[in-house]
Amino acid sequence: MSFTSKNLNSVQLEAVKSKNQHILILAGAGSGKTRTLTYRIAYLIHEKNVDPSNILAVTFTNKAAREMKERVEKLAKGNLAKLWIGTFHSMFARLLRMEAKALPYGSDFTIYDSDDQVNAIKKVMSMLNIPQQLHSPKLFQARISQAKNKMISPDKLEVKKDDNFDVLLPDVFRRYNEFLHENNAVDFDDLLLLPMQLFNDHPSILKKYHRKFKYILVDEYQDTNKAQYSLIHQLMSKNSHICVVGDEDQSIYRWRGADINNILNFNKDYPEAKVFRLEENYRSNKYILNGAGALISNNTERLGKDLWTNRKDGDPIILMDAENESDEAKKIVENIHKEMFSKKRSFKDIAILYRTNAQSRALEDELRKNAISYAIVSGVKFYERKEIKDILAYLKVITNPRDSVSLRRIVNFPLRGIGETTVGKIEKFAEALNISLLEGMGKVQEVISISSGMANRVLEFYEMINKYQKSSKKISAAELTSSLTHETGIITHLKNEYDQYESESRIDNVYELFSTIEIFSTEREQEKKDSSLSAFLEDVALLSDIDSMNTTRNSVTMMTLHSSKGLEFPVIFITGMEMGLFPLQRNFADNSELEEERRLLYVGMTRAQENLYLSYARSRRRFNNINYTTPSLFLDEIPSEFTEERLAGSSATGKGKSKRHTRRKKLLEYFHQEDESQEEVTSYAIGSRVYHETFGKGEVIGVEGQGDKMKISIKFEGEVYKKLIAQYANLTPIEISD
DNA sequence: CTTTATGGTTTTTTT
DNA sequence: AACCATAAAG
Repeated sequence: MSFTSKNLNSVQLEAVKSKNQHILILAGAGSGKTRTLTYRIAYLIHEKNVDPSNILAVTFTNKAAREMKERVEKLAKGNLAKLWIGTFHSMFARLLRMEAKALPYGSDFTIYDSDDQVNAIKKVMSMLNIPQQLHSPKLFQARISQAKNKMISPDKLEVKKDDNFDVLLPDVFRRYNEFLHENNAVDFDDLLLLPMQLFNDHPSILKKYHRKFKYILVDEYQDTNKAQYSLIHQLMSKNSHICVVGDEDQSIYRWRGADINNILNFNKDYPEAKVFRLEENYRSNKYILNGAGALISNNTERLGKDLWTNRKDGDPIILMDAENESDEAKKIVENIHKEMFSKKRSFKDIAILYRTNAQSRALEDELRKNAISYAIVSGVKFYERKEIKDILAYLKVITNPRDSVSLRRIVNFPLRGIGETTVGKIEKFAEALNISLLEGMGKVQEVISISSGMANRVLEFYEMINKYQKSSKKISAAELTSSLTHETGIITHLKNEYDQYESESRIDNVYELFSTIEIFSTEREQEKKDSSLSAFLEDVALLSDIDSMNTTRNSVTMMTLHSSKGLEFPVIFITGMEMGLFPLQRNFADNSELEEERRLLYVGMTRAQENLYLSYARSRRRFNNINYTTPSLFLDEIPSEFTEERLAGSSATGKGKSKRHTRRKKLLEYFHQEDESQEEVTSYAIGSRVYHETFGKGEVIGVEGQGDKMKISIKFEGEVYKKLIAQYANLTPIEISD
């Protein structure tokens, strides 16, 4: 049998077999938490005869869900088609489509990605006459998403009355929601909020799911936000069982609304819950584990735990310095070679992690030069490439004719002579008739101000969309996409628009999309699941970076520290260990944010099994200028007994150098400089008046950022809005009496 | 009205 | 690389 001490340690086994209704598993990095969760699901099905359809298991990524499902299948040997396992977003998107009748949305609603969301905001801003130069649409999008994560409605937003942005926010928020509704579209956050609304409005539906989900299991519970927390809470009935797994030290998504209190207060929600602690680490060697442990002990917002390992010593953590980012890349390549020759490792054993995606560039160049095969976990993501997004926009319009954001994207792509002005006219017309933009295009001949020549072009486009809407019910999704791409001239466009090399690569991407759709539909058909175009679009919208990671190719993996959560590799390189980069500049000031950065490094370090390298560069090019850097304060927090320094200055490799003190000093200097630079800059009060050489007199209506990054929004005379960088703008304050 | 060329700006992390 | 604003040409 699988459920014995052969496969699990005693605590794991106890947790797997626990009869308690509510279970909290506090599990350190590498302690086998996913394994425990997987075995528990299998145990429930195989030993306790729980029907898979009564289980809801929520994971953090689709990849994790896929792997967990495969493992449960092997252990439980049952038919798991009815097991609900997936991410919050994909599970509840599925639920929403099933219950669409009770919703004010059609079942073919579109899920807007962040790009679509920003476009929607832009539209809303123009409707409300808010110039984009005044406030960035992205900022509205971020703030609205934050509010939704915290379940704050537009009316309940806390706004600063003297801040122009804050004053506008509730209106933008409200109109944005209305806009989504008109477009039969939802954003990521709605996928969590709408089910709650649905359950509130239809108690019978909630009852149905209360009966259905007798067992709820949640992985990575420390990274759930308020909406996710409440949703799970709502789904729990008196008789249902909940089992959550998490580690407060690995909470790295607080900026996205994750609330660490969800896990810290689990016992308050379920006082009779049984708590299991998994503290034996099976992944990393002693140096790595203890180094990471020492680092994280600097955090105050934690429960605290002692991870231990039975493993032999192994190699210490290697600290490396470099001249600049390309030197850093070179040293990493050197060490990759060393790892391969002396330890017989292959590319796939190695991962390089960084704080920001932009850092991958220098590394890529060097790896390519050395013919090291590498795979980036979504730098420029496949589904975010222009050629792919354009085709997806066609598909979105075909499945959801009310989606005006996608419609606007494709109406003049490839160019067919239908410009902004014409679309604007049709839009006004459609609004007056209370019909969708696409329907308006069908009646374009009724718009007086549009010439018949123009109207014909619009009609031709409209007819084409119409044709594909009809044929979407007959031909396969892949066929439709291929025929559409050729008929619209997208392929020809790609051939002509770019140089040969780029054309080829873009066209390759398009063909890859065709085959992805093909594979998707055949797989779904085999599983007797929804293989429609809208199912495909949903799948794509909810894909996470890590989901598309290719594990079959033998290559070095490169990704952000965030993406690395839940993974493990024999060899890990963590790059850019510099003040301002890791931790990031903007996360210095606030201690909680600094602690989150520290947790992020902790997550990165604990991905390593055998060898861990931490590197920093003395100078680094960022935003096209060279910055001289100071090593990260986190390096100071890893005791030298766990590290070995390979510094360019010092000869060879010595253990536990006494450079610590100077480094600490440097650090203090750094902070000191920071403080000073912030004090020196004049502050600009909102409402105060200033004078600018070119633009004349104006009123300050917004300030963002600090120090040399401070940007000032100003309303100059004659309704001219500008956003200027304080440092360069050379503004002169004017007395108010003026 | 629409298209095209040009230059500036943008990035922290992501479902 | 993608997206904007702007200006000038068709």
